[in-house]
Amino acid sequence: MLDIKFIIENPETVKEGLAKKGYTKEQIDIDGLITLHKDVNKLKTSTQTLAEEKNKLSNSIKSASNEDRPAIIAKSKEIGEELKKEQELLAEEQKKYDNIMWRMPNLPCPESPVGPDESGNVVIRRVGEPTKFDFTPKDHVELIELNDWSELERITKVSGARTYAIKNELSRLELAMHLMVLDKLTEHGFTTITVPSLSKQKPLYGMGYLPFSQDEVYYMPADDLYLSGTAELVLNSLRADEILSENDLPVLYAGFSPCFRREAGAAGKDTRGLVRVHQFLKTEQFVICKNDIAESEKWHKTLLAISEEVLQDLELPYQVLEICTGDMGAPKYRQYDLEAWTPSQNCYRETHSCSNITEWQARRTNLRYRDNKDGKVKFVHTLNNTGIATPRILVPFIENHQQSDYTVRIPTKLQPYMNGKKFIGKNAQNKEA
RNA sequence: GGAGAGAUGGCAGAGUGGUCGAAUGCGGUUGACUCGAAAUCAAUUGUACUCUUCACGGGGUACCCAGGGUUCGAAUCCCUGUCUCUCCGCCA
Repeated sequence: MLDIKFIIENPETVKEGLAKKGYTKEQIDIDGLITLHKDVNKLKTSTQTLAEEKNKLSNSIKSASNEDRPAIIAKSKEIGEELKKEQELLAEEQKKYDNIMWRMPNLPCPESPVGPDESGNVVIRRVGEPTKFDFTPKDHVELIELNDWSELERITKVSGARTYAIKNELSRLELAMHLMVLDKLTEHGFTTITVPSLSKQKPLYGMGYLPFSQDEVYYMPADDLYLSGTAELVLNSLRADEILSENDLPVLYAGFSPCFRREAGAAGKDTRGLVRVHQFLKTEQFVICKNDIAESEKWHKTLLAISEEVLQDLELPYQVLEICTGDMGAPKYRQYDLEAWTPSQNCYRETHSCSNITEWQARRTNLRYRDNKDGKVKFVHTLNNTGIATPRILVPFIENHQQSDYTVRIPTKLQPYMNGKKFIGKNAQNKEA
């Protein structure tokens, strides 16, 4: 959500930002919005004037004489009728106005590359070289089958397409990665927090999932609850409506939760294996900081650095992508993605997504803080980034670390979380000895 | 799932139809006292919107969980929802 005062004072900047994000004037009419806002304000003023008159009359009734009283009550009733009509009109216009405001995307960062879609994204650096093999590498599904690590086919009979069941050492690996990342985030000052995957509707608006990505989210009408696609959803609303002290900032959460996504727009994409599933586990980085673009940009870089560290600890070759204006979602001001090298697909595939939302979400959740310098109440900035998401990351992990005997090498940093094992797989026992 | 109780300012807690944005206490802020601190004393202490002012400021409207309703007038009465607590049942 944007500040209407900013829109009124900088209509051209706003129009330009919306155009960069690919919104047409037909989709969001800024001039119309400004006019509507003026109309709403006029109605507010007239409504308030009527309410004032009515309040004065009501207050005078108690002390009025018995003769005067009926006349005052009659007059008050009359104004009451008028007021009711005015209020209804106001509510109508206000609804139109709110509707536009809730559908207004965030403006992109001036430094973000401008482009229509993912083709406009810019690789800003590559770390590590694509893995070279002196044998013919297998893809992750083959390796999983050779090592008895999954029930990929059977589970779909039980739970449907795009679900996974992994077993033996691989299921431990999945949890080990989360523990490793949670430890890392704790070192960086984050509060670990496990959060529900269930959410009411309001937080979905707060985060921006609604009204923008309705098709992506599971809804359970029997209980009027939604299944969360990310811990960001819950963390973003956890402190909603609060006024924090600046001294409490930044708030750093490392949120762990099962995540659910319908993948409605992804029919036919990534149907093989563990890349795109309906339910997965994610450790999420979430930051609440003060309303200062330099400060939140600093945190944005820090979050990115932490997830790069994760990929480095996992010894995966990766690239950092700066996402262009047309490809970033509505809530975002600036976005980086991390993509890990995936040998079977001969390309980099997304593992992390790191976003600065500025105050756009805070306006929706009404999350504010009191500034120490000027004592004013301001909206916070929020940021989020993947800590680690499984099973997707297992794909590049298994494929990059595979050996000719189908075992998979465990990088040093991860070994403590895998009972010290250096390799996993059916043939690993021979090697350890 | 069954039975009951409740939701008031940062916190605790009064207030059951008429200047109630709301007593009191705690906390916070500022000042006095002090070398300093504590204690004490004094003052102050929500948010949003709107009108007005160059500005300091001033006026007004709304908000006592949320949404409806009754009434000239609602924190207070009625309905619905949400949440919390206690007991029973079930359960990891």
